[in-house]
Amino acid sequence: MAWFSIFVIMRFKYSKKDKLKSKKLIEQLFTEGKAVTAYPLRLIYLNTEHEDGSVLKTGVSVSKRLHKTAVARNRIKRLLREAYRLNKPLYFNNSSTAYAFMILYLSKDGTTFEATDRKMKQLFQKFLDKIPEHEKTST
RNA sequence: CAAGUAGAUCGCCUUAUCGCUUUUGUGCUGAACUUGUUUCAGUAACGUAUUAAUUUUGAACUUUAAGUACCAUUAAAAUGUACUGAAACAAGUUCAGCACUCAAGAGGAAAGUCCGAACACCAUAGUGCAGUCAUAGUGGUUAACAGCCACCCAUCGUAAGGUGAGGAAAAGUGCAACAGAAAGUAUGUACAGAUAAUGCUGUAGUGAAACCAGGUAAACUCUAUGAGGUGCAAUGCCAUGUAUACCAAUAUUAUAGAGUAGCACGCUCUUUGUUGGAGGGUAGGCAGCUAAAGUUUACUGGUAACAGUAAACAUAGAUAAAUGAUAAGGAUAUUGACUAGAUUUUUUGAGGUCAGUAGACAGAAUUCGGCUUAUAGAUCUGCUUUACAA
Repeated sequence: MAWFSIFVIMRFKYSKKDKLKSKKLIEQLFTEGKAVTAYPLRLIYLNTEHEDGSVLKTGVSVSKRLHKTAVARNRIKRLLREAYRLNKPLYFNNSSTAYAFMILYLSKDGTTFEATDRKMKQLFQKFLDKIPEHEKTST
């Protein structure tokens, strides 16, 4: 029942506001951002401020070189988004520091939801370990 | 029944939980605007009732005694009127956020970007010559096409059908395996004939073809017809801001250079600094943006492509790019095992149960009509050949 009550409080949303859309910011992210890797995932992050007041803005990317067809790319991106959506409240629920994220998929092979989910958790744990203590306000 | 051939259709389904994009409506919160009411303050060369004073006459009525009602000037002037500002309240509109809610949400090829259009913007000063690209039987169809349909011809196939790179070889240039002396600025060998003589004439042999010949145009070429360019990242608007293309003034430099798709002629333009004016592009937002040569059905005309008429239907609009994830179940195909042993007949093995496996190619991006390519599997129809039966 405790497990259930957690779910009542948390909001597993990933709407337009939380997506990384600005071309400028993405460019800045790739040039100035730092990276954390949990193969086949890589998180590029940048401490920044968002105009609309949201805390996290996240994008997802798969290289066209590694996955040629649009269907394969879409499939992986959807899985990444889904994994991000479900894991975000577990790690960043109380965070107040604003970040821009970009999650890359590095492998040439396909994947499943289960594997992606597991890797996403590793990735976030790594990220939380890495960032300085004073910035960390989440539990 | 088997093999084949042509065409058409479909290309997983259901439920639950958590989400995404766009919409419908409701509620709440916030902001802006409009209207009304109330209160307060201010302004006014607005000014009423009323009060006080002055003038007591100009004008009107009844009457000739006066009266009635009004008016003039000055001062005060509550309330009021108009405008302005502020606050509160109410209503409405718009926008934003949040919550709930209604509805919808990838394809037959959405793909390749290969043709043809719609739509948008740019260019429009040419003429001659040369050149580039596309198309190519005949007729029809269409908004248009290199598409489609019909027919003719050629060719492949036993056939149903398939394919066509189907204009011109008497304008010119080139090319040609094998065989052959030789495939063209050639004339060998043998025999016969003619002649002053010969490389003259005929026959034989090779080959598809042996001389004023023929093949080849998926060789150049010629003929006929057509072709301005760039694509929704077009284009328009919004807010912000300034490089410098632009304009004006002023000082200064050159007759050469640049553009006009290749050349010639022709045409157009002109360097740098300062001051002033005006004002891009990118990124962001909004529009363009989905009702269109629409889809389905029926009938009519036409061999057909297609056209016409009538009825019904409302059907994605994202932008680092929504249409998903997870779980359970079902259907389908297939493999194995077990079962069943069905039937006019088959080298017999329909059907049932359990377990495993499989589901392809592929993701809208301004919109249509085509073509091309990829595609597991399923269904239906026409026809051909062979065999069997009647």
